[in-house]
Amino acid sequence: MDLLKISKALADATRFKILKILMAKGEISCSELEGHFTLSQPTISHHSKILFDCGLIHAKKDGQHSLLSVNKKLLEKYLTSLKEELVK
Amino acid sequence: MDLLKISKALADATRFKILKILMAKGEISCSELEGHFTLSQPTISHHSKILFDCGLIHAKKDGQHSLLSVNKKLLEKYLTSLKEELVK
DNA sequence: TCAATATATAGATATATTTCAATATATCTT
DNA sequence: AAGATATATTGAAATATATCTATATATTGA
Repeated sequence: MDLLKISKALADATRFKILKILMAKGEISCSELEGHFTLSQPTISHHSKILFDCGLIHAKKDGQHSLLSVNKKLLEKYLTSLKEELVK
Repeated sequence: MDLLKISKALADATRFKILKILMAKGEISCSELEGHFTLSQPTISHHSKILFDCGLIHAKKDGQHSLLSVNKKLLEKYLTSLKEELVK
């Protein structure tokens, strides 16, 4: 787990919102995700990729769709590690 | 507390290291802090300012020195809020 | 096979960030 | 008062990031 990479991924309003939406909705397609933003499709794709690259989201191919969801295990691990690194 | 601003402040290797040093040492001057880096004095001053501006560090004037320390209350609050916003 | 839909990638532009050298300001010491 | 030390600010350069349009790729359905 790359703590810094995950921190950078989270330090952006759009990506933070993506995570929150995914946490609330469970598993949704890219197009459904795009519906929550006024940003363009490539921009949402770009941000999703950054979240995927640091491991924070899963992507499951389902036909022409990609179903995105949060990697809750890693998210928990990140929150725990952040606390351990800084506070303990 | 500005969650995004704090997240951005933490999402940098130098600033993360500054926080860790301050957590370990308690209260130290800027010059002592600089000793832990190969970066220039203005660069460390710049990063310290970003941490100060989001509230994560205190700065107490002591003669010609500025004594820096972590705002542990806010750091704890941040870690709690981050978890609440994302996980709950 | 062809058109439509979903997602990804490329390339360009605008903005933000990191860094340093130079300089300013404040305080201490002699 | 003058020199030394500590910190902050300015201005510039290099790099990174966010965003868009245009286009590519993949999949579905008629």
